[in-house]
Amino acid sequence: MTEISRNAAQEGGQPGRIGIGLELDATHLKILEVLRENGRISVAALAERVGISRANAYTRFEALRADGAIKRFTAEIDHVRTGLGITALIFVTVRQQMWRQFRAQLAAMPEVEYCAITTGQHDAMIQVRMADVAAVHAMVTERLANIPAVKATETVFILDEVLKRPYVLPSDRGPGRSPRRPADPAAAPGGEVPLGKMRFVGAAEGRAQLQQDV
Amino acid sequence: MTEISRNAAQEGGQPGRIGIGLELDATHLKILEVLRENGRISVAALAERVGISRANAYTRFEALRADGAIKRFTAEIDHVRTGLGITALIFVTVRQQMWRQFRAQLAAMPEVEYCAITTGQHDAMIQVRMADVAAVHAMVTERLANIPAVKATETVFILDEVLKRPYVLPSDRGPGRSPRRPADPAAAPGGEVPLGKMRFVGAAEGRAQLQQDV
DNA sequence: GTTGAAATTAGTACGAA
DNA sequence: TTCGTACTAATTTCAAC
Repeated sequence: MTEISRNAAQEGGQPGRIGIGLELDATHLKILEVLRENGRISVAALAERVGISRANAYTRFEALRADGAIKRFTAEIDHVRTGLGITALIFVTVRQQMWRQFRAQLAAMPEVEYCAITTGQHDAMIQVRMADVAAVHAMVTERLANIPAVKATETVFILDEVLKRPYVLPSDRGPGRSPRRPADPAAAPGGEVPLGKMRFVGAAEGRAQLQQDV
Repeated sequence: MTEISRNAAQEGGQPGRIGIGLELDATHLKILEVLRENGRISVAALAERVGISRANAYTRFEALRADGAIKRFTAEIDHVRTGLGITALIFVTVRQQMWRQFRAQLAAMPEVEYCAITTGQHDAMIQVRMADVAAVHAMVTERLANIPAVKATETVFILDEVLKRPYVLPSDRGPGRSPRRPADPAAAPGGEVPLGKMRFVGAAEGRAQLQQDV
């Protein structure tokens, strides 16, 4: 199993869940489009905006939820108002064989909003929201650096969040484009993935650990 | 105005909006905590979970919305289900004096889920969701590279999203800690921001442009 | 998959503490 | 401010088509 295919499989939810539960049609995508802008809309109003009956809307809404296509509903807040107006990205190099510990420590850090394992120069990217710059510094030097699994960190501040969409959909690129296909079929002639043309940054030492540890 | 203070001011919403509209108390934060997990909860159920009356819950709920502390409600979806299971980060170096154009072009890219201006080696970070690796390649080489404002890019793939919280709150770190204060007051003795101790990556050439262009 | 009517629940307005 | 209650409007459910 390659790293990327593994990612695709486990992002779905429970381990072992491989099959595609629900085949999403254009109506499902339209529902997701509306829900993206207004997650609290009533199902009745949703039905009207999508152009289907209420009963149909209830059925599909429930199906999307039950299938896991919709994970949950949430709010979007203004972090300045809540006093956490400073956002930082922390790129982390993780020590070999310590991925499990690294993940466990992350769960105990409520100030972390997002963490992703990445290819490239670093192993993971963490996004944190803090009250001020000093708090970011304290977090990196006192909490992150004390984790044995963390070998090195590199901190970058976010000056402005230009764009923040709740999620993107295949239908965003225009109607009629089928999912699970590249935007431009000519980009990968013969079905070959043009990884060689992609510009990767140099891999960190011990990259192969991913296949055994993650 | 420094870069960071500028960020804090404009993240709030409309330009010129500086003052703190609503002073959030513990009850407001508790409401945001519940809404983070279940954005579709009824105000009646919200009132019960927070421990206040329905009328009070309606008042506070509406205040949070009107004030802008709650920007909007949305859903969280499974990108694999929608056929966009590949996530990539693209670090962009932007040409001087072309920030405005760069921002304009971004708005016309629906596949971009997130874009932030950052300090450090690069100028911006873009997160995209795609059907496959080839589509990411096509997007970077055919669409991003064609923007004159884009001087260089560096692409990194996300292998796994370990953590994804809708948002973090000051109350997450435990009750009794007041907002707008560093986690550890001893971290910045005398109120001095310890920027000198923070490990920054080398700044890209033309960094000063930010103050005039952004 | 759709429509319509019943039951339930949500949202509003008001006076009192 | 916050609470409790009564009133109005809307939503969800369930039935038949």
